[in-house]
Amino acid sequence: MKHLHQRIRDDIEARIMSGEWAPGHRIPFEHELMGQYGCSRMTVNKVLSTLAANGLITRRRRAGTVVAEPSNQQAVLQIQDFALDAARAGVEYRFKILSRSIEPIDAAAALRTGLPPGTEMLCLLTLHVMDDVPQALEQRLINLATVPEADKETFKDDPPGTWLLRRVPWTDAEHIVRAVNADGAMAKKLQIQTGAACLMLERRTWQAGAFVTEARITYPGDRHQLAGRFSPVA
Amino acid sequence: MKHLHQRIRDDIEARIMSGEWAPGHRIPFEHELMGQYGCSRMTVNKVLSTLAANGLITRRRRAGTVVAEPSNQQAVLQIQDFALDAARAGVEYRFKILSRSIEPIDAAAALRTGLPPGTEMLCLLTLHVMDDVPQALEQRLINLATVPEADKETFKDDPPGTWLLRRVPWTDAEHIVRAVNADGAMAKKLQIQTGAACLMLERRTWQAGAFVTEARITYPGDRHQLAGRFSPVA
DNA sequence: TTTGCTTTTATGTATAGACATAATTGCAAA
DNA sequence: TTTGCAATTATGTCTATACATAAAAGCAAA
Repeated sequence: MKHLHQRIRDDIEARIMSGEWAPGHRIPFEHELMGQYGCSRMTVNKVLSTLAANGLITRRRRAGTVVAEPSNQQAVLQIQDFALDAARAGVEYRFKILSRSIEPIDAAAALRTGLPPGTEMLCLLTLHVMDDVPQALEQRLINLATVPEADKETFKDDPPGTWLLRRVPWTDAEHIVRAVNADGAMAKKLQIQTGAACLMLERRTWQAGAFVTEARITYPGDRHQLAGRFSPVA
Repeated sequence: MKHLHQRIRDDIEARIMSGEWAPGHRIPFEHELMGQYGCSRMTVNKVLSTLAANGLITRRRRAGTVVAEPSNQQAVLQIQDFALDAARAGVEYRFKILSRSIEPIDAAAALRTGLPPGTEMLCLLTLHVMDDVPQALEQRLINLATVPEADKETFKDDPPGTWLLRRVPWTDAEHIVRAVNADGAMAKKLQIQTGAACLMLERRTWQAGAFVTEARITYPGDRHQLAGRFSPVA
């Protein structure tokens, strides 16, 4: 015997997901559901509030509750952690910092990050290698104003991404995924043909409005893909 | 003056996001928070339950509540709807069904979808065009067992994706994003160079375990990208 | 017809208490 | 030392009630 909360939730979800209650359909008032399930309004209210938070239904005072219109489609993709993936697959992983410098950002980067031009950033170029095969090239900028301790870090044990994730929390992230043809320099480092299609993932993070880091990770298209499973109902 | 619920939530979120309460940190007991904020346990409980549902904290009976470990990184990307986007941008959009047939699926597709080989599917090849420039090529399979009414649909007004989204709800989706070099046939249809990098989005949806549709949408890499913003705290 | 007020109503937030349940802790017996 | 039971405790679920609030609906005056 499940909990009542879950039963009510399952019932309503099933009706929405099956299409029995189409978008725009009026959901019974809290008082009606209260009667139907023989429970208090608080119980019904918590269920409906949860469904509303998940975007399945729309609630408005006095107007009532209706099934939400299907939202803009979205894809949820897992971003792999090389070290973790390699450990699971039982292959050897290593990374190599190809270059490191502190530079003021140019106009384009300033626009992307929202920082004033000239702000000093730690710039790193990292190559990720698994079983001696290059897997990805990572260009990273770290805002030294937000993460001053990055200046002294050698990134000997962990690559910049992992190091940052463990050390600096973030509140907002922006992702862009592109397909690009590898240029000569890139192709050489990744040991692929010039012009080969590559997946380029751009990720920027902020912490309470303060810019933290930008990563541009280029994956050879024949070796990598981004994938994810997704259910609208968490 | 905000509501107490929101104030408690903001307080806790701020402490987690700022790093003051690191992953693993013990969060005060409900009774303590009750005292701190001078409210009932239900109020505190609802806040903590919400944060737990959002994955920010982990709760276990008797053991207490702690800040959750940062989860696997994920990117949430918006999938554009051409018709909608075109309308907003004020450009002309049209689509063209290049081919249509009903075919039994091959072994590879059977593996991807989980259906028995030989299942009959409606196969559509659609070209999306904005201001006379091809924007994407869409190869779609629709499971006629799940969506029999697709057989009679002419897809005159809406492209298959939009038609399906409005008509058939789904409960699970799988996404794969790849970078590929355009082959000759594809390049000709999209009016790009053979070998040009393209973003290929593969999307499969199910409804309560029953396979609904598979779409493989190829976007020229120089014309499109997938983007998304994301906050861990909804 | 339009504007402005009042009433009604469905949801929003909150309380104080009750019992259920899972998991840890501590104690006692083998 | 180990095993097994009982007590403790923090969270999980639920009730019954109260008042707040936004928005629709109805009504009346301009």
